[in-house]
Amino acid sequence: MSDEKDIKREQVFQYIISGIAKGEFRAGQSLSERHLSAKLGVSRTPVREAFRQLENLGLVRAEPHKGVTVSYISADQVRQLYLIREVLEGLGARLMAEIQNKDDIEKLRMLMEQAEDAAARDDISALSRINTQFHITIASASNNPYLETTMEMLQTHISLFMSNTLAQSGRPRQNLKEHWLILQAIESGDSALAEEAAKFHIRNALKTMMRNVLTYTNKDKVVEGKHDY
Amino acid sequence: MSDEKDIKREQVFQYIISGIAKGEFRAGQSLSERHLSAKLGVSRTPVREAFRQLENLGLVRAEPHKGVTVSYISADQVRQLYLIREVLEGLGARLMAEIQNKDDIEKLRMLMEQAEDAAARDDISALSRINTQFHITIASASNNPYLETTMEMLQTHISLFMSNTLAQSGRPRQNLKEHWLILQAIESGDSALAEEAAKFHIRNALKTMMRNVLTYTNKDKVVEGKHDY
DNA sequence: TGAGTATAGATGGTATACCATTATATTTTT
DNA sequence: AAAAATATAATGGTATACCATCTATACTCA
Repeated sequence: MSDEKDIKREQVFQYIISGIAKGEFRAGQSLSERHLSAKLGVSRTPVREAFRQLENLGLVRAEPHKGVTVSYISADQVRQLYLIREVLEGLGARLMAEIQNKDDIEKLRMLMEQAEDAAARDDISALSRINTQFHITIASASNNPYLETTMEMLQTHISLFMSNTLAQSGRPRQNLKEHWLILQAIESGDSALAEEAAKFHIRNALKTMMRNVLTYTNKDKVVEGKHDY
Repeated sequence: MSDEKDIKREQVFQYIISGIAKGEFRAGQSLSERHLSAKLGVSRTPVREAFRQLENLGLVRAEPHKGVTVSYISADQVRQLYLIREVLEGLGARLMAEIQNKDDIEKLRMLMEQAEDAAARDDISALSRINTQFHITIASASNNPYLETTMEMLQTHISLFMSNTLAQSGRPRQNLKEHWLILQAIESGDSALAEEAAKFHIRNALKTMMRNVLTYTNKDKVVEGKHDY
């Protein structure tokens, strides 16, 4: 088992990703190779390689001789991401309905039961985790690695910069309901309905997101000063 | 004007990309950092950074302490890429029909006229170029950078490993016809029709591709030996 | 005083050197 | 002769050193 986790480039990559997720690295902030490498106790080489990966994912912007800065995501960009997510989630659900893999369907159903449990306990954090798993399961069950990768990338963009949509009352219930509809359509083998249910779900998620996004869109508050690392 | 073209990492990246496109670097072949850096007269650092970019695009696979090998794409993978392309091209056409930007629509029309010209001259190479432009224009006109980027990536995967579908008689005519249908729908502002026309077009392109793909799918012939660079 | 300029420090880009791991060739052993 | 063990070479991973460019500060001069 050749675990790639002892590759430093990967460690640095994960560190920065989670730093962005936790809000330690804010949009617009620039990251210094030297300071990061010093802080993490590695050389600049793996840091630079991690930067290239982040750059390709669009999470940071790199200017020659100026370094990288954490990308800023606007409300409109979130909207655009969701437009893509809508058709891709639709495709995923459609494919899963066509494939009819019992194990995958079973997993979805299991997740839904866990979600109902969590909802009964008002365990928002668990709900959020299960929600993520639900979508990952569909992507994976589509048997299309490119779809999986692409959706992962979209999700990274969305989730790294936004607090989760589910983290507000009212939405969790509706969210569950929509998930059940998707699952039902998939189980029945109605691929067209599954696709539409998934698209409907994402459209609604976007609406909720947009209702919140203004709260978090504080472009003005972003400190443009260099190197807070 | 800070052109990024004097950054060596980018030069190396382009060199490898075009090498793969030209068939000089074949699927399964492994690439040596040292030999590439020697051949290009640069150090290993920019080569490694280029590798990371290629890795993120999925064009090469990297194994710790084993280096990178050019990814192999199978007929089935092409099919999966086209499934995604279908919904994304549909989304692009739909958005363009909604936006109704005169300049972009005009550009599409201009391209179609050029295409008719090229078709009359049986200029396959020009047709291929115009065809690419047609799709790029739609992606760009969608006003969704993520869509543009994602479709670019898919196209890279497809075009780098396959000879162009248009390069066979019969298809160019049908291709033109389908493009006209898309343009018509966009001009009329019928976004649903535009989406369907685009999806229909990609489905047909896939069919043609699949008819050819077996000819080029020679997994067995791939030399697995190391470092042909 | 303020605009322009020179200069010093910091930063990113690149090259080179060193180490760990892997692959290959050689030797040894049965 | 075949298989195992060992030595050697090649390769990728990382660290360090050097150079080019940028930024900011201080200084000059109108």
